[in-house]
Amino acid sequence: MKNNKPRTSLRASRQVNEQKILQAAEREFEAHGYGGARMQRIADLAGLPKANVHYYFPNKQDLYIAVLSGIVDLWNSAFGDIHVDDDPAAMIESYIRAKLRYSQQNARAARIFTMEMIQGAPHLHDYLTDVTNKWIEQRVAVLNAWKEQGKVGEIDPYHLIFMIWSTTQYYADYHAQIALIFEKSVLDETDFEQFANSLVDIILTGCRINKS
Amino acid sequence: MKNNKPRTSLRASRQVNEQKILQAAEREFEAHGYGGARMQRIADLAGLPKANVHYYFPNKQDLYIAVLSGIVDLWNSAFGDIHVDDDPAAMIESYIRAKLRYSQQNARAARIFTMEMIQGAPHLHDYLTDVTNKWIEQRVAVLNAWKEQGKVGEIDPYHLIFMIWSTTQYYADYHAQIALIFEKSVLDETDFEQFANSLVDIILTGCRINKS
DNA sequence: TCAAAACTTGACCAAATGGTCAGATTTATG
DNA sequence: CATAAATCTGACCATTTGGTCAAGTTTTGA
Repeated sequence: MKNNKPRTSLRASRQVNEQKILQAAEREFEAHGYGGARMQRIADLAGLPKANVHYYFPNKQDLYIAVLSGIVDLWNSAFGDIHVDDDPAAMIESYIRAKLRYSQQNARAARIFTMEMIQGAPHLHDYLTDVTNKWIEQRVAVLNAWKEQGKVGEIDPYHLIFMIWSTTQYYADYHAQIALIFEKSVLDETDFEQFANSLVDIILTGCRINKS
Repeated sequence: MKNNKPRTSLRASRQVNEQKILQAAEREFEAHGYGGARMQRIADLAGLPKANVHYYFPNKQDLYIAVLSGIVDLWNSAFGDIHVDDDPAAMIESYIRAKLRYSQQNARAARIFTMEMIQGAPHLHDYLTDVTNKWIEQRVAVLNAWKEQGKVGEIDPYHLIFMIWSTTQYYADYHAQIALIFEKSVLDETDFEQFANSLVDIILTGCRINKS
């Protein structure tokens, strides 16, 4: 077929192929879920023989976990911390926008993550307890501090966070429905800009934030 | 159980078995998605031989569509209309509460619906265009009328609806994560009461509704 | 009472699926 | 250049899967 490539080092080839496979797998898992994904289709999508896929990822579960890990790592590194002395309005707004941008740019990953959660996170149950809990406790502490300082209204920090997660996630998960409603085949940057504006507006107002 | 059945009519038996199968299928599709669902497991869950399942539902796709139809029908019949002369605050509040209650009581259905949407609604694409669009246009019209009458603030009706859908759906889809965060194995009525209160508070405030 | 219709089910089956493997080829390295 | 290590791949396989079927049993309705 195409391999006129005398210059590829073994290591480079490994990295390229693993990447091809992971991308193909992401598409396949997104479209069919773990159980419905087919190794043969992943191989075809990646443009490699199935046996070659198994050379890099011994079995389906290993491949799926590799995809999930990538998603979770990306997620964990994507959003910065917040601190008590930050400006609430600015921080909440920037978090909403960052999270929504993430939902747009990593929509596939976001969707796979939701499917995994729906099924009770069978493949990352213990991993989540640790990371998510620490993440959320830190934000809740800051939000509570803001509340005590009268910088934000009497809102429940957990539910505020859930609200941000759910709304931003929604634009990735329900993209088919939303595109249908807006009579578009794809949602672009501009659409997401609109969504972000609406979300920021309603949520900031809803939190009764005293702008400093 | 109830069927000490020398007296079961054929029709009654049909209804009972179809129901058993549909319930089992709902669990199976929820836990494994369409592609990962196994007819044998559905049969076992329903307590029937697999061949008997195929007697009522000739193939997997028919069974899946039957489950989905049930979900969509339920969804369509679950929430009443709204009218221009209704009280905005009361209507939005009652819709949020109704939708959240639905997410709790029909959590399995809600999750299957999300999975179907994530995958681009391959099994109900045309069905959705019609029903959802009509549903949403009606609400958007009313919300816009309210806006013009100054009863609600300058919010985008579509995004308000998406916000309600996403947040209420979240408590069904991400139940595993939420239960983990709250260190509970199941979320009960009381939890949902709390969620509802928070949602209603933030959203009504966020919409700057002038209470009449 | 009895034949037709509806229902039940164990035994099967063809196709698909995840995964293996041995041998070939390519790349690295002393 | 030679040998080892890494990569590639067609052919293959055991198992699983959705689905069928023919032979039964039960219910219906006249």
